[in-house]
Amino acid sequence: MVRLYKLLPDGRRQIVGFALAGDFLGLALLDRYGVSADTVTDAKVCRFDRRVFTGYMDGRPHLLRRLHELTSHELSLAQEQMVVLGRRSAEERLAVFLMSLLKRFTRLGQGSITLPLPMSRQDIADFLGLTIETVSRTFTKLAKNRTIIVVPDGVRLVDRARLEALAAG
Amino acid sequence: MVRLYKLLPDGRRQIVGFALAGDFLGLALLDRYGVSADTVTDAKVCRFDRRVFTGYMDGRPHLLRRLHELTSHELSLAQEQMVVLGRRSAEERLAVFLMSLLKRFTRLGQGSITLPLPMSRQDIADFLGLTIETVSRTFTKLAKNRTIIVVPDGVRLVDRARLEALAAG
DNA sequence: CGTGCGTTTGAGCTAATTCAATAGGAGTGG
DNA sequence: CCACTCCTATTGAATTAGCTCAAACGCACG
Repeated sequence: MVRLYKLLPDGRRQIVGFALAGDFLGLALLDRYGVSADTVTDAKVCRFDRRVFTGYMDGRPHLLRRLHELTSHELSLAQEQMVVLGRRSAEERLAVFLMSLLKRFTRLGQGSITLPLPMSRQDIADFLGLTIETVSRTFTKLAKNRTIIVVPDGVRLVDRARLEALAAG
Repeated sequence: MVRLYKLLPDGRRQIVGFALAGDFLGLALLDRYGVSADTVTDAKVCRFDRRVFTGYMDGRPHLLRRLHELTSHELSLAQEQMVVLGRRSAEERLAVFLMSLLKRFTRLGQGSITLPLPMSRQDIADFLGLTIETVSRTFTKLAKNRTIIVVPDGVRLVDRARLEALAAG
């Protein structure tokens, strides 16, 4: 797993996404793409030289179309995250986060009772626009609810319906 | 000017962007693109049938490349806005908003002493993840600072350096 | 000259933050 | 195997930025 983030000069960090196996990073092909990345877990990364890559795509319009699809999808996710960051409560943010991670893992065939959370609380906080303490308290609250069970490096989604409802807003 | 937004079931709204003259809407070409739009000021809009448009692009890879560029740029803006929504104070949000609008108007050759703000305070609030009252108070604060002067339907950016500094974080 | 709507201002509240202390492992060395 | 350290996470207490509710303002329009 890879975290993608942007930093402000004073050190504030916003994680703009987590990349899982098979995800394409740096979709934009912009001259300067202002997002940093580092690994959360060990990861195999395949790097392309931009010139070579764009050269390769010339004459292969289907590839470019695919790249555009991926970028569009990413844009759509980013806009969804804008709603999360701009308009949702801490509890809702966490619910959205857990459900969307669950869906992504499930798509990768890694669906399981326990949702792995390899990233730190700080990472989650920086993704959701919260502090580490608020993330921790919100986990505790959901656990007291019997909505989730917090386990080492993950959570069990006990009451998925309740999480869905929270995530729906 | 057009506002682009997403709604939650309970009516909370997040404006994901404002489109100005020449901007391309619905870049994604996804089956369902979950963003609504309406006009802030009168606007001429050119609509393309998606089938026709994608058909037209086949065999014109430069067009697709251009579309991808635009989408990438939009993604980049969305990620920047995620930083704004996730990590910045009300004052910083407003500064970023004003400076980026200024730059866009300037690019369109509409640079002027007064920055027009045709959208309502509610629109600004829903774009910046704030309430209308906080937006209003922050305008007042910047005005007392002599950073801006609030005028009908706009602001004069008196101390642009200070705004830049705020926007830089 | 009202009436209506968007904006500003005021006062009090609260969700989330900040600051501080404690707890829980994982890894290390005796 | 235990003691110790380090680091992350949790919990607690106090603070605050921004929100909510409410009132006043100001202007366009009939």
